[in-house]
Amino acid sequence: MPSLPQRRYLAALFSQLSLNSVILRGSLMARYNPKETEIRWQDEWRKRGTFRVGEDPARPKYYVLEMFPYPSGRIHMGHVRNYTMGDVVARYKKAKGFNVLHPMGWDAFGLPAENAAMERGIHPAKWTYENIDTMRGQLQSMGLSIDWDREIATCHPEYYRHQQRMFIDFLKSDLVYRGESWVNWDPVDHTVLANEQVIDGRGWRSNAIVEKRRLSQWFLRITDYAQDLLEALSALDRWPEKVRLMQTNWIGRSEGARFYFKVRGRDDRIEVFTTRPDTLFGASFCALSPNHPLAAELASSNSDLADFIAECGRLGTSEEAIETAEKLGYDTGLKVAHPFDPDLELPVYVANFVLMEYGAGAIFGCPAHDQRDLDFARKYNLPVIPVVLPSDTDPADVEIGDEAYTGDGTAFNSRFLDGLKVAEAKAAAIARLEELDAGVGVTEYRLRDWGISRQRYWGCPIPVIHCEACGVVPVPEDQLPVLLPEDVSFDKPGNPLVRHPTWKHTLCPKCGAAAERDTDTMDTFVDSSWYFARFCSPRSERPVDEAVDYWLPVDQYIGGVEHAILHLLYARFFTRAMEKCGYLSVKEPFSGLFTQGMVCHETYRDPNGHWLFPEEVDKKSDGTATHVETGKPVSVGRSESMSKSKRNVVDPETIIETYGADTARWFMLSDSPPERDLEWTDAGVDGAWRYLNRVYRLVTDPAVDLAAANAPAPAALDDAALEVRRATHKTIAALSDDLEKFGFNRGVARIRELTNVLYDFVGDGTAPSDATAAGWVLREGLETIVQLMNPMVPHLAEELWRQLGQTTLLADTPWPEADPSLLIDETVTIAVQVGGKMRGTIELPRDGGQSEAEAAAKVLPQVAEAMSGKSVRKVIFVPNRILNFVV
RNA sequence: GCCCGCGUGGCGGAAUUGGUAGACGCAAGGGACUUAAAAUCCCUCGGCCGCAAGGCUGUGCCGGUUCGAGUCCGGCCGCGGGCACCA
Repeated sequence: MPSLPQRRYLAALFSQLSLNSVILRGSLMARYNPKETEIRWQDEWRKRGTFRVGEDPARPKYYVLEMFPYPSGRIHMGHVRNYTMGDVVARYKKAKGFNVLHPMGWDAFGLPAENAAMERGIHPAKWTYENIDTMRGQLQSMGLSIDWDREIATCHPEYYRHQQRMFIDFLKSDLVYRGESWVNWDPVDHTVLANEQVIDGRGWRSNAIVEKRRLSQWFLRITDYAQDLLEALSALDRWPEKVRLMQTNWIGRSEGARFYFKVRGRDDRIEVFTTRPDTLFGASFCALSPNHPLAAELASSNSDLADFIAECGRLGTSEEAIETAEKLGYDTGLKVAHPFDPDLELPVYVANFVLMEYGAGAIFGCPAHDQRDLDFARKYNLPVIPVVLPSDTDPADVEIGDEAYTGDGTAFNSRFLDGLKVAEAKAAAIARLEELDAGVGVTEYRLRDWGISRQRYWGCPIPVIHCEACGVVPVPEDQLPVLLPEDVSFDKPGNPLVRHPTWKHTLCPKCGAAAERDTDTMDTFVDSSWYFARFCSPRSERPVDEAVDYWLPVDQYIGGVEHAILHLLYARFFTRAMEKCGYLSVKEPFSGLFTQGMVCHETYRDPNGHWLFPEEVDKKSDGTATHVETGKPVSVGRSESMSKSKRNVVDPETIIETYGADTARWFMLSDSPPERDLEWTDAGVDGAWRYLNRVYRLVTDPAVDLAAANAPAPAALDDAALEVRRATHKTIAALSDDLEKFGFNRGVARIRELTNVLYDFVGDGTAPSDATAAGWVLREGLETIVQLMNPMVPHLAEELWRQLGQTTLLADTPWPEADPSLLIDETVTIAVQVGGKMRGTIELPRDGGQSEAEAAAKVLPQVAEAMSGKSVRKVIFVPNRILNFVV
């Protein structure tokens, strides 16, 4: 039994055969053969170097970039969607006269290669490069307008050697530092994860519950740029609002104060951070993070406290734990003095809800105006003192129950702050803290520095040497690159670089003594933080050269919203770091960003609950489904993002084999708006295929003889022909606008509409009154359709352009221009309302007056009837749009 | 919990940003061509009433602004996404 795609393929084959009989019957009608055509045009573009580009100061540049793929083995539908959209933009901009850079490369370092090595004994390099070869071939079969001469792979020494050089520059510019810190340790992958790579307490890749460990790490000072990264967001007006908001929240700026509590009976003080210094007179306790140094000190002589701290650590960071965790504290017995009045004393707790990583690792609690603090105070019977009075409330009526008051108001119970609004009180409290030398106003950020050390093999080696005498020594430039050793084994967990017999042993560049290389490699997010710059001069001896000044920034970046924070924020930071070191003269890498939706498909399960591939399922027209082999019923589940685990995947290669790349591309762009999820359906693909053939037939076998190619326009056109011309030019104008705005689905609909207009024009079997005019406008319409669809279905368009007798390459042909005089109709249809209700329409010359319109409208029977017996109070007239009699 | 976004036919979605709701397509039904099929072409297709002309109703629900609301405002309901003991 053939699978569904196989059957579809056989059906296609069968119709190819039946085309012979059509020819035998004498018809000229041939059938579009995408397989032969697509390869032919791809060869032609390649031979001519159509998409090879260089800097050309005479022309405006346009840099189109889709997020480069990880070479996992095969392309998936998400890639097809992503690269189709990018290709539409690239081809459109090229036709509009831009010098378009549209490159492709591979995000080629990373864990899956090492997993493959462990599971199947293939070397990561071999695995990766083989995958790249496969996927390059698949992408090329899509007919993308890519300059393949610029291809790069981040795992290639010719790429990562530049990254190492920049790392050393960053080190010299104090953009990198070595820090010892608590890290998220992934016990499955045996590696450290950045905070943002920990999702719900689990590793983003392994899904293992993350442990806390203390390690020496390399950090990039992204926090130095927190304010700049935040402020610059507002200028990124061609980014989705959603992404800018997510980055804003991620950076997490908050203004407040850092100040000190003096500890009774000790010399030291406890530093705390607050955003609400105005509520200081409502303080009823001080709380330390379980990881706070003072907590550790106290625990060393207090086993109960040590147990409590251990308990907090065991809680972990998993979502369930946090969700259900009660706010717990341990009273240390210490007391601190209130900064504004030493006579006021607060107890010091260690509390499970205080984070060491944020602020000062300690807080003061004001239960009346913070929900967490209130929960805590109720549990440990601490005082609740309201100090913010909501407006229009009597102080006597203020009562805090189970809900803290976090709104605006006026300070009270707060001595010198009384009567001030919250914002004023904050400023006054900070002023007093500074006056007393007890604290200072500060701005804190949620953003943490970026730890980039990874205990992995398949990544960019960190080019430093650890010498016992000299400490950390950068690898001298003439010794770069630090190459990955090829003879490594993956039979044990852990980093092969550590246990390699010779690789790490070297000599200190400073003192010449025996020393060891850093065995860590860089986070792969570093690789993807500058690849867009490397594409400008991919073979340069330097990381980047002058070409970046021509090409950067990327004018249109396209990718999945899942990279809204990590990749995009890192790349923005890295661009700034490169700018600081003199590599670039821009600070923002991507001036335009588009985030596309995912590709979804229905899910199928057999009676045992096992997931089934779409080709294993036979769908009936009534919506039910059965298993192809067993005939057993199959339950059809909701459409979800395509994933291997749920088996609801369709292989792009099968689709391209069966229907051709153009059909896949056309379907990708139809129906669903690009930012939304797309539902992949067999019927939809069939629809796309049918449409492309419809256009093919209209061009290759028109019912009216076409005018000669490039023939001048006839002196006069009859009404029908003129209407077709108008439709043609309106489509040009509208489609250009659609493409500028990523309205691909609207664009597809418009092209189809114009096709319908042309079919109606020639398809009714009656000979046109003026065959010359008809042949001319039909050619203009067809050429327009072919040109407009070129960015979307370039092979078919190129083929039909040739069949229309054109000798230029469509890929090199300028975008058609709409004639403005044809965009405006001579007559307009005006809606007529009576009392706001539609009663009919009238046809009037464009820009006609109100009196004519009223006269024409009153004649309409429905209008007359609706108005009978009523007096007109007012008439609303919007020229060319609407006429409304208010009765 | 907080912050965003979205609710339009059986389905995916249009609607020049306040001016004829349902473009374009998918699915479905009917018909033509054919020995038959495939392919293709034509017609119907939000709901209710009506033989028809036509009428009423309709963009998640309730209310408001307006001559006029899918579009603006307020309040609900539902779905999706992001963030989360961030002091």
